[in-house]
Amino acid sequence: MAASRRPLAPDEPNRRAEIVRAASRLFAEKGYAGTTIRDIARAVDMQSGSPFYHFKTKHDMLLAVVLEGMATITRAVGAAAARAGTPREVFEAMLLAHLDQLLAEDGRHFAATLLHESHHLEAAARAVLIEQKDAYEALWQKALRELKRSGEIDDDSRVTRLLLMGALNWTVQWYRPNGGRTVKQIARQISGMLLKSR
Amino acid sequence: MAASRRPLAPDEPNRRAEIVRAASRLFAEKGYAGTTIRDIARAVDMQSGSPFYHFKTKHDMLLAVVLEGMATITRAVGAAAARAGTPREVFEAMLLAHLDQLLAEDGRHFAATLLHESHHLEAAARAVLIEQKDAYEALWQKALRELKRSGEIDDDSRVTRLLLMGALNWTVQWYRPNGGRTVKQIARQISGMLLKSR
DNA sequence: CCTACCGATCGGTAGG
DNA sequence: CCTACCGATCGGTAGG
Repeated sequence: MAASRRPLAPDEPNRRAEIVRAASRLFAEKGYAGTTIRDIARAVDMQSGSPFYHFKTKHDMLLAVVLEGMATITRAVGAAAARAGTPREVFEAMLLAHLDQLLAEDGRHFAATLLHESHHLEAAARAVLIEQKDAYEALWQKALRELKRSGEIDDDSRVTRLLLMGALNWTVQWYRPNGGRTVKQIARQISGMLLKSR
Repeated sequence: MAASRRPLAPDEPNRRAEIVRAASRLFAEKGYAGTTIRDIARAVDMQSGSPFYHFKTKHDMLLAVVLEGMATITRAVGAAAARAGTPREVFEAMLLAHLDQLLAEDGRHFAATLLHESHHLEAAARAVLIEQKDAYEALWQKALRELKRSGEIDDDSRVTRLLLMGALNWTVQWYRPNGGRTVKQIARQISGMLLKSR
């Protein structure tokens, strides 16, 4: 099914954002190397050379997707981390925010690209990403520290954080909307598994 | 650095196995689509067309890697699941076996390809793999059932199993040998996180 | 942003 | 398993 051929609007803004969005979906579905510029162009109803009017290289498109994914999830989880409440309430809000970004219709292709295609970035771009990732993970390390202080976990080490990230990020592989469980139920189940008291 | 040019041994067996091994490493490092037949040929010191003497298509190479990865981990974890002991002892042996296959020098490229590149398989091949994966996951579901019966976990549902698999499989992303923790320590930490009593 | 194109590279094959 | 090659496709560009 071809995309609907809408009238060309030469000065239409946000064509760049459309490209990034389409690229996120294609990178998530077929991988970075498995996606061609022509795939992306077709998805936004352009000719094959035209995406290069907006991006110098294919790598730059990947970087744009990955940085937008990182920024979005950091904003959402950061807001949850900053809200008032007990360590447990804050933690559960963070779980929900993280899973929402990973699994909801809007952001899931950005997240999947971030999780699975980042290794295709060149060294310089990867360094930028790692900086952002460290800042993001610091939010979680702090939340774990608070949970330990309030006695709801025994171990707030780096390995605990990584195991938690694994349980969370792996949901991308198996979660299907309309699959029985809501995102909220999964968040609750994780906190139930991890935290001691009730 | 070119691979050492050893004398050609035309009737040497196991060239096929060498190809599978090299492919597993390259698929793990650069992805399926990012790896060329020429990369694989070079890695085993062949000419670019020669891998096709052993495999009909590139997809067949991927399938061989993925099935070998699946068979190996199933054998290792199956052996652990069949050993004598309390549910907890059995579970911990399974954790160790799974992590060993994922992280040890031998199998980790097979495992990484299995986890991250399987979606490049065609439908028929994917169906074969899914069958094997279901059998593998049944081992874990049974172990969780036993743990619930002995009162060491509250919830032995499918979601618990998937969250556990996530924590385990995500280690591929961050574990580095000589990185401070041994595989055994990580296995213990997971069981400590998940199980109630001590 | 399109047209028209380039050099490079890709998976795969015929014939030996 | 090598030699020699094919058609298709790729990322990217010049010029408008």
